[in-house]
Amino acid sequence: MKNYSHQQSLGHLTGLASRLFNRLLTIRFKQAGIDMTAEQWGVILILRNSEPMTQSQISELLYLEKSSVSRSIDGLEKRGWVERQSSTHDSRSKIVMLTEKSLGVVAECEEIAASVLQDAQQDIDDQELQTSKQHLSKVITSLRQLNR
Amino acid sequence: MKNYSHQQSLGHLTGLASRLFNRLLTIRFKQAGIDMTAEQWGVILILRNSEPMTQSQISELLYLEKSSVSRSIDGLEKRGWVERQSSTHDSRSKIVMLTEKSLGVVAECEEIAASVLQDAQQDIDDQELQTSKQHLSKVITSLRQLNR
DNA sequence: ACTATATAGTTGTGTATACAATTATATAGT
DNA sequence: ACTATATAATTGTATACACAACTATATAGT
Repeated sequence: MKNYSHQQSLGHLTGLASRLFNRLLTIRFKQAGIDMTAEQWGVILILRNSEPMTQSQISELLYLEKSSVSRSIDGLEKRGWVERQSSTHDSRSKIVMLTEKSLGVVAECEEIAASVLQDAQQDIDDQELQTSKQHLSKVITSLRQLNR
Repeated sequence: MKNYSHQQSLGHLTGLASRLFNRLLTIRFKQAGIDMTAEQWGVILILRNSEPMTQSQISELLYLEKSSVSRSIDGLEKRGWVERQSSTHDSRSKIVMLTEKSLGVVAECEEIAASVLQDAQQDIDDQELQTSKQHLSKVITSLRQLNR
């Protein structure tokens, strides 16, 4: 019987790691009484680190389809984490901005997210981790090219 | 304005890489006239490298919920890639096995999957790639512990 | 100004996934 | 043997994502 080489493939490893990261983060948010998913947190964080922006801009930053962003914002709005506002410059665009409610929890969310990363990366040398992340970035760059 | 540190986090990198891997693989299968998704390929491959097995066993190997496997097998069965057979030893279990149809394409699928990996990893030194994969495995091990 | 094209967002549909509840069957404790 | 518990799979419900089709609005070319 062959070894399950697929289990060692980068495609499989990234997929599994990603699922586990998202699951743990979502669970810890829930434990803290914060009804927010890992993916939603990704949106919140770019808004927090920047200014309110349009859904298209979010699409580009997270490399998501505009339809995916649209539904993601639906969920965030439903939970009261963001608001949509029509742009005055371009009435097609909608500006997404954080609410008071989300501004009140971002700091705590950042701590939780940091704890997940730290727990996950605990056994890896810091310098080597940087290298591995650079490799992943290279892979992402290649795949983005290939996907065009 | 802060740098988008989230964009550099391992959680984000693995998620993006995983999506891109799956998308490219699914596209290449389609281009080859093979109606199979990247995720379905994961199931096919473990069956090909082993023997027919129950859904529970597939669950364990891919670290997926049994319900996810159940629906995944639905899709594979609908496309004619696998068959379910009731186990004679335990009538609760269902044995999943490859069909003639899928046996006829696995070799081609393996080539396609290998091409995706090669294209994605082209810019990375082989030795360093192994190290990075080991790091990802360590992260997965930690996350699996934490998710319990 | 008019028309063609491009862009922003939404909606329909399908796959992938998780979690909870349910059904059916097997096993363990007595 | 009987009951309690564990296990295998399915189904309901929800989020995440992609692709295609669509609507509305903006922009470019003439």
